[in-house]
Amino acid sequence: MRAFTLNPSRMSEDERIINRWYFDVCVFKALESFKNGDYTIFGNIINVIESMVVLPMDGHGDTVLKLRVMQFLSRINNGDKLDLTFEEPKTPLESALAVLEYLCRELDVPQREQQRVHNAITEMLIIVCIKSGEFEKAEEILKRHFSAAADSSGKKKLLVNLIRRRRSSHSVLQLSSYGDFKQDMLEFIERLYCVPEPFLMQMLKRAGHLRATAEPMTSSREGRRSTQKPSAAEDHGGVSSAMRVQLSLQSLRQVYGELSGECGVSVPFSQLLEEVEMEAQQQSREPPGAELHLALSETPMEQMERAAEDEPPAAHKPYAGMTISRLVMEDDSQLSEDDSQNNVTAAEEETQINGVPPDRPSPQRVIIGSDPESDNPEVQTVRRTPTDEQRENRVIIGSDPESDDPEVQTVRRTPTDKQRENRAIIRSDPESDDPEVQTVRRTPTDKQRENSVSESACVSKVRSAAQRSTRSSPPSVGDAHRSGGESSSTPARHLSSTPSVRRSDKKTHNNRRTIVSSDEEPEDHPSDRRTAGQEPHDDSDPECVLEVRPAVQSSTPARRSRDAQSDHRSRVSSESESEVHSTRPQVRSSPADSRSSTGGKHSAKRARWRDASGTHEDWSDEESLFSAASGPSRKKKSTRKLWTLQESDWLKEGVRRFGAGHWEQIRAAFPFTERTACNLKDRWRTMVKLKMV
DNA sequence: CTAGGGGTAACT
DNA sequence: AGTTACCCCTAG
Repeated sequence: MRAFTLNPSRMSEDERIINRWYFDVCVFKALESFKNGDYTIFGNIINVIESMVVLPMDGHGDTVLKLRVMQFLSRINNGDKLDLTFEEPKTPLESALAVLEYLCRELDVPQREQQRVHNAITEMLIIVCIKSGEFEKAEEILKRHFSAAADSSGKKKLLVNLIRRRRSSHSVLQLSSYGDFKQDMLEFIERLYCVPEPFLMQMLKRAGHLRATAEPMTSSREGRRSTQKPSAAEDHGGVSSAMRVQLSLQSLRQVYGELSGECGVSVPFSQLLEEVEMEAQQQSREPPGAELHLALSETPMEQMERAAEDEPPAAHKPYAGMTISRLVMEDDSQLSEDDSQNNVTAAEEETQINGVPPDRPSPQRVIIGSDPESDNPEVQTVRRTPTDEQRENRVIIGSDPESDDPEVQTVRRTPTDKQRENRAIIRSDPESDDPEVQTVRRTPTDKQRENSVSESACVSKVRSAAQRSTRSSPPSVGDAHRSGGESSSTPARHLSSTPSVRRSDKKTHNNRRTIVSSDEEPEDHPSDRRTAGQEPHDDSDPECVLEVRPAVQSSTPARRSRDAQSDHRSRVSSESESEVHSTRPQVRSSPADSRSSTGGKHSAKRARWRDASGTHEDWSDEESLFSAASGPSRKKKSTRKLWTLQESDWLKEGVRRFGAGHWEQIRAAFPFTERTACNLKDRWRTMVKLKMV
């Protein structure tokens, strides 16, 4: 560590900017991979992105939107795997629907386009289910999402027929591949939102010194820096090395001028120069190693330069050891998805989770220290100087090349892993407690869960390991939010960002097949389709800032505990929606559960949802209905939604951060969904009343 | 936008 | 029937 202290706020700010740069690159790369059909690489990048979510990050730009896009695509990417879940009861595609809703809301997608995509996903989901022999599930989904009025193409009849006859193979199912579906979804995303070229890449281009090698960069301005250290990025291949660049002061100045605004930097170049020189002088007097902390004092210009040098954003932190680029690029160890999940044994659990064969160094393992005290996923902090104990508290985030599953990356360990059911949930949305979905899922799933215990026990074990140490995680890409409710009250749950593995025997065979989709593009709304160039909200700058605050701000375990005790309902809902349970996952006795699973009530509720659907020529479902500011048909009083522990935590954190009364700010700062500022206010009122705060 | 009152579904 | 925890409405 440097002897002299630098402005912490500045450090923090710099860090956030840099993190965002890197984040942007990852998003860009992920999209590129997806586009190229390199789904394994895509998954790996998703892992990286997820790992980055815990980092302090500048919310400038469409950070949240990008996260949403990543969420969406990662769910789509895994949509043919019924045994994975991102949010507890949901299949990946159901999760995708939920994310779609957010996207549509955030981007103001035309209702028709929304419907089209929604239908495509739903249809694919049904097909996936049928092909997997999950006829009950398929039927449920079909009933729920497929309104009679929308069955213009007669698909419903066909699908119903298949379901009735329990036919998991039919020519119609082979019409198009799941891969096509993926690409269709990608196109939708691309029409919706054009991810701009990342700053770092722009800079590379503008500097015009792209290097393919991992040679240490040499700054013409001051060779000193370049020779100071073998950059931490040195062993980075792929993305990182591609970012190596040689800069001249002139080009730097030019680039700075062009891009500083973009990055929220207002410091004049000349001033930066002075600072840099000063910094350089100091560096020259300092022992090696000091450069590891450059970020603490870097000026924006330096940041850029350093970024150009491909120094990882977090290079000055203990987790700088994470070789992101390798993580991203390494796709050599992918197995079939089946293998990934079936082969996991207790002995190799960790290895596999981290995608690191025992005999290999573990370049893919990303270890990010997390603040065990932070129960707010978003307020998680990365420890910079981990002690041994702290290391124990790390979240191990590793790509899981074996599983080709971008989501199988974060593992949590809790003391109760054995009891834990073998699922881990990646939640992308706290709202996923849709009772209907849960109910639907329950039927076909229960058996699966039981069957999958042995297979995924190891996985959950590893997950639980991390869980034990990390109380929560930030909204992750793979899942945007892991629920933070895994308090002691629910020993057996986990909320890793890992999709849970629910595998039944038959699924093992069926799920992996490429699922076919019939024409998921009802060509009937051509007018609604955006042209590729359109970017409705390209420059939107979501107020929702991906902001991860330092640990000091994190809530305490004590608080969590208090929450667990006092907020019974919240806890319950939290469990029901995101976590799980226990040795008997299928048994849900909480009020929320009973509510959601009780036949009569459920039916009534479902009817209500349907009522709200209005008439569409396409399928309808509750999510699309509620999204996009919904049409006139939207019911005014939607189903009452219990507050989850995680949401409550966000709220608490928000109040702590912004103060009570700034509900809108709070709402924007956290990934609340279906919560208005007013809701937050009400909830806060309740919490105060309950002395939860 | 927020605060506060009131309504009410979902529970005991 | 009473309570709770949420949602909605309205005023400022």
